[in-house]
Amino acid sequence: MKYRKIPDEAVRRLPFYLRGLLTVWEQGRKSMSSRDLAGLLGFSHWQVRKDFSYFGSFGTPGKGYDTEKLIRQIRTILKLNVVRKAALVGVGNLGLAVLKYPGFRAYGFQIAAAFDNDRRKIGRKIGDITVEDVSRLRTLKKRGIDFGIITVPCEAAQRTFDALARAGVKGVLSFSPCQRTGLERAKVITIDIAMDLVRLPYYTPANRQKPKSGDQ
Amino acid sequence: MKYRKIPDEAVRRLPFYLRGLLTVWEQGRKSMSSRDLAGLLGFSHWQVRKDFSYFGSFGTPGKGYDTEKLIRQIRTILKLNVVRKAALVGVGNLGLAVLKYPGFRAYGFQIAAAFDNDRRKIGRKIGDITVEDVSRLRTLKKRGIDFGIITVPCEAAQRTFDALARAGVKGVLSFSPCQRTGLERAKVITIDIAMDLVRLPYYTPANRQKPKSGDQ
DNA sequence: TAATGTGAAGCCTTTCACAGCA
DNA sequence: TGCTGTGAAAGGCTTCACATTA
Repeated sequence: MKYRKIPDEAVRRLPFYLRGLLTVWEQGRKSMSSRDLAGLLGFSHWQVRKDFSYFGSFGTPGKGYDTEKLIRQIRTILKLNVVRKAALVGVGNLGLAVLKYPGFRAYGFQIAAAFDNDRRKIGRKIGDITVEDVSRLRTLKKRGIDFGIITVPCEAAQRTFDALARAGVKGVLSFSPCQRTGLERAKVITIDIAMDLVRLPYYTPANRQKPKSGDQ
Repeated sequence: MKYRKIPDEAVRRLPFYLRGLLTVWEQGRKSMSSRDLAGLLGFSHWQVRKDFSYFGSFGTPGKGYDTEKLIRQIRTILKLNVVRKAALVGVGNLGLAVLKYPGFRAYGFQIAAAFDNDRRKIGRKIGDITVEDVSRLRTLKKRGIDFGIITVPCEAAQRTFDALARAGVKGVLSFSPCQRTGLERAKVITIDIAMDLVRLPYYTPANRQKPKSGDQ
């Protein structure tokens, strides 16, 4: 493997490979070819191999990939080999949905704390998490929480973002289109439900381009 | 303007332009240059102009764009010039969050119905929508509902997707990574919260590439 | 003069073809 | 033989420079 700039798109696909591998690994499958993995996820087999090749050589020619080993390797690349902790801010419907989402653990991610500024919500228990006052966000660093999830209404987004920035988080997943950063030290990924919904009609028959089903 | 294949990425940005324009329009601003719009959204001004150029020539050299006219034009491109109706399936926390999300209306989108298979939820009113049994999904077409939103748990995703397909929807926004299509006639956009959260650690200082804040 | 619209260059990503290894 | 890993070709998107227009 030679050094080369790693495409952002390849990084974006790694969690999908991880998901596919975890699924077949749970079914007891010991090894897997790039074809199998591609088929499972709807990618092409050369795409799979190319993506891995950016990070190293993980497979055995003629045989394929060792499921468990590849899982470990992708975990290492994504820095998920130690459990990562995230704090969620905004315990509304969306916040609750994320808190109760069962899927993070398998990836080595743990939502370790939840915050709100509503007196009625503070103290409430969701699973084994107790909702805290947002003022306690400053304790994140010392609790080993490096990531934030923003599920607050629009008005509160910027101030939440600033608070997370001050708390020293390294990355933020935001469901709000209403923050305009201000902090360049953390990676911010924004999910904007409205923006995605709203472009569906464009792909309606008359002028649709390629309705490739497995789009992001 | 000459014909050229329209980049999917350009289409993906159109709703953002629309959002920016709606904001300044509400503030009473009559016109706007590509520089202003770019600054507002964190894009580059040539990107803005290039994106519009795929669809036509909407501006006035030396002056800029007429806010209201451009809003109408983007709406037309995105086929949002008539109100589009969507049905939501799965009235859990996530479903409720989407149902109560106030932002769709401004884009010409309306969530017009909600479905669940839980007896206790059927009949419940959320805003002016009454939750219906999933068996009634078949009525979508005749009610003029062309889009579906899937907010059901993983196990139910594929069957929900199939039901929406049978109901003849043209597009689906899915929050579930667990459906494997089967219908090629509808555009499917999938939002996978876990996949996005899980790649945050990768961008942590040691090997981060470019922590451009305004990433998707 | 000030801003648009666009060909062309440059860069990034995907696809392909195949050498090489187990 | 079967599958990996990768250079090279092809394709797609962004950036740039500038001719053009009000």
